[in-house]
Amino acid sequence: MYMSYVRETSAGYLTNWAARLFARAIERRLAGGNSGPMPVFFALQDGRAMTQKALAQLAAVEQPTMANTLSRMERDGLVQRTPDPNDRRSAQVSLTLLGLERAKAAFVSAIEVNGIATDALRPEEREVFYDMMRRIIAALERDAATD
Amino acid sequence: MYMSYVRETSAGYLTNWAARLFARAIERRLAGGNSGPMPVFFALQDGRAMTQKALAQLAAVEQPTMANTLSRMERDGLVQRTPDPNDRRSAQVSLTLLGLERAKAAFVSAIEVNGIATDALRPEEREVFYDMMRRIIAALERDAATD
DNA sequence: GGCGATTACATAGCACACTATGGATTTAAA
DNA sequence: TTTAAATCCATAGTGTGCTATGTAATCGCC
Repeated sequence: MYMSYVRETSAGYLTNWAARLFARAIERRLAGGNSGPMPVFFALQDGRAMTQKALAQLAAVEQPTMANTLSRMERDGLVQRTPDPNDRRSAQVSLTLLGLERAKAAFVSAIEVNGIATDALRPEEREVFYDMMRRIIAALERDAATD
Repeated sequence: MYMSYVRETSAGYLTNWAARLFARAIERRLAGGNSGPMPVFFALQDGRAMTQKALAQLAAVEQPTMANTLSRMERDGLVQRTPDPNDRRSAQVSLTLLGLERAKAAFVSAIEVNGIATDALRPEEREVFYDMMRRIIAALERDAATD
């Protein structure tokens, strides 16, 4: 029974392991930069602005996680928060000029690392991999929703 | 160029996302338990004992990460450290009775969550998925080694 | 218009991952 | 044998994720 829990055939174990290697590979290339802002860079790439809540949803993290990430990014001069005149609870978040620069560098690193990973797959396997991941994500989100 | 960085076709983004969902799914089932001790449970399942260094290597985490995990587990009564008489720098780590119990429960949860994930794949796809993950992990580890 | 419910965000506290660094012990080389 | 290098572990500091909770503003219903 517990025999079935072998590292090499545990989807969760392999996924967690790979995720840490992805993060390390990107951070090695970012020289002082971190991988946490990546989803924010992605969401706000070409000058877009959105609320913290929308960013959290896009990044699929909880609201306090995004709040902390944005605080660090603001501290580091990567984003600015513009108060929403229509709703004083809310603010529009956007990248600063420095943030836009860092976003470009982050994309270059991310594309490079993704390339290293997908080079381990045959070309015809790549779409299959993305599709499997999307199905696993959907299954785990359904599980999370049924509480 | 940056067009190629789309969330749905970024191996790193998808992997990170899935890894967080795996961890959340397991922790929801553990009722107060966390997913950090999982690799330790796995390595020490049937009463085995090994050094912190060996555990860190098996779990593929850095030494301070494992040191902290073991400290929390010791605090919670899950592991014990037996000083090595031959080498006073080192200690053999093993699970306590409580640790062995928790390990069993953790395996049940992990197997259930892995099942939810792999149910999203057709039976003949599952080995393909494991194989792809192992190849991606190997590629990223080669990248990390070439510094 | 006023009041309860909802919404947006912040804060506190913890787990788990990393790098950088230090202390104690053991090993190896001069 | 003495000393330098290597090894094992601990600690400090930070980032990223979570849950639980609080505060302020807005919305909606009477």
